[in-house]
Amino acid sequence: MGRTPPHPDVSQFDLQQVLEALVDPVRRSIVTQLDAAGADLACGTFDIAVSKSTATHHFKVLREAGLIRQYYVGTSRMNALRRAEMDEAFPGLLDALTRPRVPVAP
Amino acid sequence: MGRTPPHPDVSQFDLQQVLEALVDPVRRSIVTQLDAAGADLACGTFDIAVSKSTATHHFKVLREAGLIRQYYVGTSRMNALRRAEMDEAFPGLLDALTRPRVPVAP
DNA sequence: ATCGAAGTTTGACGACGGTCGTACTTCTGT
DNA sequence: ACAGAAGTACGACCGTCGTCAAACTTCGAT
Repeated sequence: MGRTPPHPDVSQFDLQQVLEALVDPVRRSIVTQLDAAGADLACGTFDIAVSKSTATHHFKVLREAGLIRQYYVGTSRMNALRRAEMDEAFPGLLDALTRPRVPVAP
Repeated sequence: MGRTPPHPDVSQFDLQQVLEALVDPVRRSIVTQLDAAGADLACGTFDIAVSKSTATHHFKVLREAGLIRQYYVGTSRMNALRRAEMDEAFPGLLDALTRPRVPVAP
């Protein structure tokens, strides 16, 4: 199977594409889990309630938007959050989306 | 016609809803134009390439997400960006989305 | 009182995106 | 060599969303 899938360069990151990737709750959850873990995670280790084929689809969307980098380790596909590159392209965006909601004072 | 449409309170702002509002290019353009103007603008003064009925729909989505506040002045409906409240609920989000894309060094 | 300007409402249409099941591929371990 | 684990690819289905036109409402100006 595809050894290494195509990854966009930082200069090719597109805000519209990134937002379309992040607007889906499942995908945003993947990003959040990656961010919280602070480490690369295999596709199968995520806590998401969708089938494997759907999961594959979501990871592909995230990868093509530049949010994650994927590489194989055995039969497992590892996923790494491209934090630094996203911060370079869209400063503050990931921070704003991964930060837990601050309760508003009454 | 509806005197004053319903506006959500800051405590009711929902990230999912805000993202769904901002993912549409036309709506994000409206927010960007409001931010750049630094003033309230009537619906008709925006530079958007859609019909009036579609525009009405977009303004409604933005209002219900809490991104804008709407009020009538004569027959014109004015739109105000709820900057401070959005910043309180989701710090850095609007900044990240209204800031023009920083060119990446080669 | 009438007309036009500015939006709203409703209904319809079409495209896109999330979902799944099934079949397939690749690698690991035995 | 084989079986199983981990994903991927391919269709198909279906709901949602953006879009528009047409009819209507409200307000201001003439």
